[in-house]
Amino acid sequence: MTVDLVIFTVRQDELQVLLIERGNEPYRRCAALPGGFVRDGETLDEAALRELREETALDGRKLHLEQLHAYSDPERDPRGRIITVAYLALGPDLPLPVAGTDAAAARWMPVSTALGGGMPLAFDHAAILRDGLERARWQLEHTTVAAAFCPEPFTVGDLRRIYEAVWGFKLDPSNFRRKVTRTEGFLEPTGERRFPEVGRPAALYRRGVASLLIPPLLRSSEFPVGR
Amino acid sequence: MTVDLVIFTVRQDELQVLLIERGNEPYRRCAALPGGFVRDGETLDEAALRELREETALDGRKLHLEQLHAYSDPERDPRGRIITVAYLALGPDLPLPVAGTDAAAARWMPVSTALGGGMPLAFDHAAILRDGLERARWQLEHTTVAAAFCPEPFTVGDLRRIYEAVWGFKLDPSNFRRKVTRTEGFLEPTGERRFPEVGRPAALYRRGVASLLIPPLLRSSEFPVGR
DNA sequence: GCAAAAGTGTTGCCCATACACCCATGC
DNA sequence: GCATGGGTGTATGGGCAACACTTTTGC
Repeated sequence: MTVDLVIFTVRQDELQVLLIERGNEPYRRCAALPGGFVRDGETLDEAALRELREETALDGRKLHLEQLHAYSDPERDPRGRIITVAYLALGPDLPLPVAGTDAAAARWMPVSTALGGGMPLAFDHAAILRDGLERARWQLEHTTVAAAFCPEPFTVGDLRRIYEAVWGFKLDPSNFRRKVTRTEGFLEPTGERRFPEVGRPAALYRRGVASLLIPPLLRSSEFPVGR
Repeated sequence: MTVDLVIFTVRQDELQVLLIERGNEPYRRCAALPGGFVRDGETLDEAALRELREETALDGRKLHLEQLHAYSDPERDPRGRIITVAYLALGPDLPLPVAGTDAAAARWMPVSTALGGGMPLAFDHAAILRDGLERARWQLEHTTVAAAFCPEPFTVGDLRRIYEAVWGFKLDPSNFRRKVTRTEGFLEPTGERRFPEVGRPAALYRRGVASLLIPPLLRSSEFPVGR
């Protein structure tokens, strides 16, 4: 019984996933999701938090963490029958992680690259990553977790760039602002402003108390990035 | 490692769940969700299908079956560390199930009764049932699984009564009809009609090929059952 | 005819989109 | 002034709730 982690962040306006290079067989030197065995007396949630800390030196209490799915194909691990429960973690642009015990190296990689096929992932981790991506996109529609990607305080523009990176297309800035500010409890104004290198300063916000978006922020009207 | 099944059906315009009376310790004579241990070489999906067949004599191929969540509290089972993966199954009003090996008896029970607290469920099955109910309600909004509750062929009124039973409130018949008939691929007309004991005959449909509802059939406008 | 359920038409409202436009800043 | 992103106003259109209305049956 193991847990595996799909850890997403947005860096340079791009959705990235944390991958390790495996130090042990099987799939030695192959890219993989961080993860490890569940210990006695641990819940799966606790195991996921521990792996997050051990393998990546990230503080799980500052991240959004949720269970994704259990993967159980008897052939999924050549060592034998290992069932894994995948977790989805979302966090702001984080310091470069340190390599853990089992990992020769850990690094951020654009999701598009990781799924591009140029460098296959160990085990069934490509399928897990795809499921995690779909779940993250869905979560942005229906919950306020997008704010978990933003270091506080943040601007409406910061939040919009999160949506654009995860969904993969541009949004109308004015309509986006209306939607997120209309939703009670999504954004909590700080009263401060941020002065960018160029352009008008933007109001700064913290995460509000709401966790569900009602109504949802639909991604139906997809217009391509280069509109 | 076990699987547990939340099996829903709609009988007498009411959402019901299949419960067994446990024949063995722990929680002997207590109501519980059907389930059992995963065998070597089995995926979790296969184990869920097998338990469905063994404990309830239902044919899983005719049901909607999906993974719900993994429950891992070390204290959840007094026998020791047992992690369970819960599955959600939805089916039309089914023949009364037969008791299986581990079950002294199996019976349908209204979900409201099972969660009412008058008769506590074994282990953490009440929490699993609540999660299953919430998932089923969500699925009706966003997918066409409601049709899985209807024996074919069925009428728009049959389908509406499914929604009313699962969501717990009445829907406007005319607007409901417009929504489900507008959604391409939800209903496939058979050309036949059903003549009820009273009232105008209704057109009969089969399940269409669509599985996602776009746009979703929102349950936002909840007006109480006794409007 | 009457009751009951199926099915259609219509109206008004809300809200999202699209886009024009103004604002505040650095250079 | 100009470029740049932040932020506001607004017209248009589509969808949905509400409900009046018609249709088709059994009795």
